[in-house]
Amino acid sequence: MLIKELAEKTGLTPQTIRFYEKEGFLDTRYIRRRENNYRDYSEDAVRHLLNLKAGQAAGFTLAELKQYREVVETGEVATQQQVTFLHQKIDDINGTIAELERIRAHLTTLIQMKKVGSFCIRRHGKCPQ
Amino acid sequence: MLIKELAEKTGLTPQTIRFYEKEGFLDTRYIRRRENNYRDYSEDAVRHLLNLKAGQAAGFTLAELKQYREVVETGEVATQQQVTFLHQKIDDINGTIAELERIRAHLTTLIQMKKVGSFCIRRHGKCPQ
DNA sequence: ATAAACTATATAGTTAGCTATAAGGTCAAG
DNA sequence: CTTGACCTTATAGCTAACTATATAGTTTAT
Repeated sequence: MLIKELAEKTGLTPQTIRFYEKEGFLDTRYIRRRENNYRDYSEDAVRHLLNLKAGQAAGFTLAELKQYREVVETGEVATQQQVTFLHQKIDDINGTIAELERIRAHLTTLIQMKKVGSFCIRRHGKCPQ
Repeated sequence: MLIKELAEKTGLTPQTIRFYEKEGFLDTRYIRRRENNYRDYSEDAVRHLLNLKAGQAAGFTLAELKQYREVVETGEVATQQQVTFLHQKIDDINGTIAELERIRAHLTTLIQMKKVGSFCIRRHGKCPQ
């Protein structure tokens, strides 16, 4: 598929996809060139870029995702260094989840308070928003 | 306390703390000036900056934390807009947690595979790392 | 055959969130 | 009374991750 189709399927812009390519996130499994030099993407490229997006949304930097990708795509954890990296990342993730749960609880409390505090029954006039 | 002490207690640098001040995160509850014009921070400033850090670690931008702070520090959710914002944030948080759990499971699988694959029993010589 | 809608490259600009540097003022210790 | 560790402001620079702009080639439809 051409770049625009991939862009639509992933919710990215063509520029961003080219940017990711320049940064080394798209190898021959995902991209080739047509005779006219247009980029031609495989179906797998969609899933791949969505994974990239998901990883980013989860707080990984592109640099981290690149390291992690080598592990994931080869399906192999080759070195002790990589195992250590994965353990670190799992710890980070646990910390972030805990933090998010704390904040979520806090936000929920705020909303609850608002709800309780905002009941307003009047015979005449209007309630404050 | 002076800026260096606050920096040590929060794990931030003095520059970063001044930067946060410039960005409007430190009002008179947290900072005053001494006669010599040195910044003088309250004890509450420590907790406040740690909250800021936690929020960032949880994926909020400084701009978001500023909005949110108005809500948190006054203890009031004043407008419907703010309630909507909080709901959005809770949804975001849920999405991020789900994503993180997915990734964590994936990383754990990778490590498991490595562990199983790496058992090595030898009478002579040493196992590969 | 020309306009619209794509494609390409190259390069420059933007935003967030710091981080470093310069040039100077304050203060406690020896 | 000076040295060294602080403090001040102002300004500039940095990295990540885009985002925009300029210039030009390709394809499709009318």
